[in-house]
Amino acid sequence: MLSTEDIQFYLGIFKGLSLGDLYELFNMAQVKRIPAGGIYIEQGATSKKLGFIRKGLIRAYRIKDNGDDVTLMLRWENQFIASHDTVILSQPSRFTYQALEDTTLMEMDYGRMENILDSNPKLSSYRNVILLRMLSEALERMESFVLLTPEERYLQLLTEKPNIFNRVPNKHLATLLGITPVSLSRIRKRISQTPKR
Amino acid sequence: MLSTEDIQFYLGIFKGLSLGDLYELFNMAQVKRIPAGGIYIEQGATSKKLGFIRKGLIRAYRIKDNGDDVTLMLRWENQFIASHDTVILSQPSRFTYQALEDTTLMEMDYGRMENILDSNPKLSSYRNVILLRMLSEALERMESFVLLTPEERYLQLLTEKPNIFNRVPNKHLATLLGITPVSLSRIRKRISQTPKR
DNA sequence: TGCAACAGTTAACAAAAGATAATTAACGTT
DNA sequence: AACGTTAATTATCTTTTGTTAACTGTTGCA
Repeated sequence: MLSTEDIQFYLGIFKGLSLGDLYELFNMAQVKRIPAGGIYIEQGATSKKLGFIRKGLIRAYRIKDNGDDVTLMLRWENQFIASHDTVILSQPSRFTYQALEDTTLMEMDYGRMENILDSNPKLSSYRNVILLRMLSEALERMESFVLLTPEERYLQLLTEKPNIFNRVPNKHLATLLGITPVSLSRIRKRISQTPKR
Repeated sequence: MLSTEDIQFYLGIFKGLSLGDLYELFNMAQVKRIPAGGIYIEQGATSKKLGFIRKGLIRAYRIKDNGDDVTLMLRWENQFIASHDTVILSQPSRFTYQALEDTTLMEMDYGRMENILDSNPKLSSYRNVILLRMLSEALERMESFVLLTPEERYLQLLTEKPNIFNRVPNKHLATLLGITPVSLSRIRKRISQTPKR
């Protein structure tokens, strides 16, 4: 399931965990493959799944009343993914989680996981690190909506995560930025026309 | 420092904590008073303060390049407040934290606090609850920017936190919603003109 | 090869928001 | 009671975005 290179790699990712901790973590996980376009978590689902993406890319989206879908979040390699509705709020997921590429992930049951976390101080302090990182990301994204214009948000995304532009259609990036695909297209044109002074 | 009614009250707020836990928490705290308009944390500050607001209201803001200030967050009674730059990212605070009312808070040093948390499982699991709640709030706010129009965000704030409209000037609420005060004024007019059918 | 499906761009118009400035209103202070 | 300060509203104009629909380009598949 895990090659020796994998193990080296993940010891680097999960800083501070021992080999035993790592096994404990991955032992309660099952490998799951989702083809491009496939669904990982359905809207309305209630099971508390926690996934760790080994390869691929997943987007969370929601269909608005007027029919168009809005992307809320993107997750890719070596990131955890879960419906925060089910895991944090214990309510049916308001969003659908869809793979945009062929995706391989390690899936765990969050309920079972919590017990294991509570009995292993290193794992539970690692959970804290992850939580803080997620909180920090969410706050930063929040700030970008308050402090930046759509155009500035686009430029920020372009410089901070240039790689995702090769992996995700612009229309999804547009709604992620809080604007329509048409508007993103105009922003791109505007920028390309402005000589770089 | 804490009256018996206070103790009853806080045992309710900090669910799951014993009287001893509560004392341990409040014992490392100092009471701090900030007059309306006063500053709690300066922009650029690096000390890892964690405050628990007993009375009053604090806003985090930032002055943009063009000179106007933007409110990022509001916190009031029985909420924790901290600069996430200093506490999570160990970097100078990009924001200023200002009391909008005469405010009383319990101030703790986060570094010292972490040690105590680590040695008390109930406190540390309580920290987790708080972190999850904060993460959930941040995600929900993020979602509101992606899924709702400014007008819908205003109405959401109005129904979910009606009380803050009596405590915070509209201009701060406007920037909190990601719009200008002028625009908020227009939204309010638009709504008042629409018959409530 | 041809065609269906879909992403991206462009166009045209309506609606909303930003910027700036003037006006009104509320409040506290002298 | 008059004044100064500040928040909120209103007006005017510019810019941007939303909406809808047409058009272009690419890709994969029959």
